[in-house]
Amino acid sequence: MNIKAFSVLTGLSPYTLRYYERIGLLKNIQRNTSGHRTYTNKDTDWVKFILRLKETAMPLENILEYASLREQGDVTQSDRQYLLKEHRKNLKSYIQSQLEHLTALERKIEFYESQKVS
Amino acid sequence: MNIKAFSVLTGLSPYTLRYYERIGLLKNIQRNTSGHRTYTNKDTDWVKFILRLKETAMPLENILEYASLREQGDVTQSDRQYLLKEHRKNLKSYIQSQLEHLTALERKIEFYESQKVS
DNA sequence: GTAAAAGTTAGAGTTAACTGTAAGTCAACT
DNA sequence: AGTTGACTTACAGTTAACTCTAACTTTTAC
Repeated sequence: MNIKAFSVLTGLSPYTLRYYERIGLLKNIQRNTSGHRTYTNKDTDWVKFILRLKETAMPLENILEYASLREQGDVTQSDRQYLLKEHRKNLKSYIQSQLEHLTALERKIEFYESQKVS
Repeated sequence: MNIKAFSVLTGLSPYTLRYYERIGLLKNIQRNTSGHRTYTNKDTDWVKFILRLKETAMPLENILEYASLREQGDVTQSDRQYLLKEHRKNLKSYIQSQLEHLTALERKIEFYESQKVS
């Protein structure tokens, strides 16, 4: 699949896809005979995982760290698991704080409600 | 209270506090006779609310919109409530998606677990 | 009363994460 | 076979949100 199709599939612009490759987040992207990138289903899985980490507010720099472990093969599995466990911990407390913010927001909305037709 | 004390209280650097004032997020900050800023408890409440919105991923530009309504006084209360209701809606679905990401993360951690001592 | 610390402004610099441009090559369609 | 559109690279520009610098004034501590 060419870069346009992969862009549509992943929701990342061709610019961003080339950028990710440049910073080392995507590696070993195959090329066809004329030098154009060709993406595979394996690439799709990996990008979807990157996006998951990104959407949970992990900076590209940290994702890059995970990517580099992944590149080193199976011997790094427990390191990767450790990274994900740390991330899980952070994500849990992040969600907790978001829930608290939601409660505070509800209270503020209620306050505005109580001010009506005074 | 001077800018340093207010900085410690809010967790925002003096640079950031001046920046927020410059972009119009903080208005009518009082000055003492020598031109130094003096912050009040009212300012503290407002900054804490700004931080709440910021921590729920609201861009400063949107917070600015809320700030501008707030500045126009009581007649804008229902507009402000509307903004907050919209934000609540977004925040709820945002939390929902974070929970889904957490589940996926758990699954990945489990996968790494299953790969151990093979 | 003087030195160090903290305040002021205007404006420049930084960082992360893209996003766009220019100059050129390749592919698809009539 | 020619034109239109998609691809390539290297590198420059953008955006949000700060963060720092320089030059200067004021406050605080000894």
